[in-house]
Amino acid sequence: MKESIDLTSKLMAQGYRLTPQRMMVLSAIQKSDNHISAEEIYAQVVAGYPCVNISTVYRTLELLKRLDLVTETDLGGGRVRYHPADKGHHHHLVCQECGRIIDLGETVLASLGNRLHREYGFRADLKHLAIFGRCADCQG
Amino acid sequence: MKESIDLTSKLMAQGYRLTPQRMMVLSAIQKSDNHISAEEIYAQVVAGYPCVNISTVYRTLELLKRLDLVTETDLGGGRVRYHPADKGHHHHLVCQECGRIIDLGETVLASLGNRLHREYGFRADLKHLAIFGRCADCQG
DNA sequence: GTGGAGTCTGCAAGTATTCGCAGTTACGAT
DNA sequence: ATCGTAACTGCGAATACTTGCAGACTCCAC
Ligand SMILES: [Mn+2]
Ligand SMILES: [Mn+2]
Ligand SMILES: [Zn+2]
Ligand SMILES: [Zn+2]
Repeated sequence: MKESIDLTSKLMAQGYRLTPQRMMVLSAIQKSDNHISAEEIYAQVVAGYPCVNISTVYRTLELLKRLDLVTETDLGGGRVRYHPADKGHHHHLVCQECGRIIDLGETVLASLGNRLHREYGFRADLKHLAIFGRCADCQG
Repeated sequence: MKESIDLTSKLMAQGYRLTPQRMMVLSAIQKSDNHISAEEIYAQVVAGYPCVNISTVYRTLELLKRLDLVTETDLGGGRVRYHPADKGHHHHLVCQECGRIIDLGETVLASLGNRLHREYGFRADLKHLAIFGRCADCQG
């Protein structure tokens, strides 16, 4: 239950409350190994607590993002996907032609992040990005 | 009218047709100096051709993107914005705290693009990106 | 000219996500 | 305990965009 203590303290520190809905949304994200969508989170939550509303799921996701507990990434499938922040940062190259997704380590964007900070004083959020383009097999 | 010839040839080359709707959408984007939204394009088009539908605007934008005549960028205002590709590539740093937008030259992402091509054979679409984070004044 | 085969469009319905509101709940202070 | 304030939630409506469909328009072959 380490992450539930983490959640509690992060919430309390800023005047937020720990509700069953919030616990269940975070736990659904933790449980899923891959990137999970809001609809999929909602389905899991509803299974154990039937009258939650999907707008509560979206509001909770917004909050968890702000607390840096989950990352949100648009991988191009028409719906955004979520990932627990403590399972490691990484990025993706998404081929717009064939849909292939190449995984990238966190470090690939590190030097860009450093440069943006050095030259512009800007702290870029480079925790979980998708970069679109064409993979090696799909160049025309 | 150089860009209209450009549009015609690019369309014809792939079996597409040149319609008044398509000309007007592209011209609305060319006319606007800043980044323009679909709704704003629609308003301009409707002024000269009242029965066009907004879904035609969206479909045309999809096409113009595929032809590399316009770029699409999510600058965080809840609606995506469009920019003519021939007015020069560039990028933006968007502060999630205060909304400030810092403009970036095309070159800032060039070495990342080269690296992705060298190491992964991936041709990243780095024509007009928004990178989110916190500006120098908003670090806490 | 006529007749397809596509291509394109308006319209209406659908999807993913957000927002306003009014009732409920949690927490701290008395 | 009880009261007040603020946070939180479900619900329904709104928003930005997408999609299916059926009619209209183009282009080309004959
Ligand atoms: Mn990922
Ligand atoms: Mn721009
Ligand atoms: Zn590919
Ligand atoms: Zn700022």
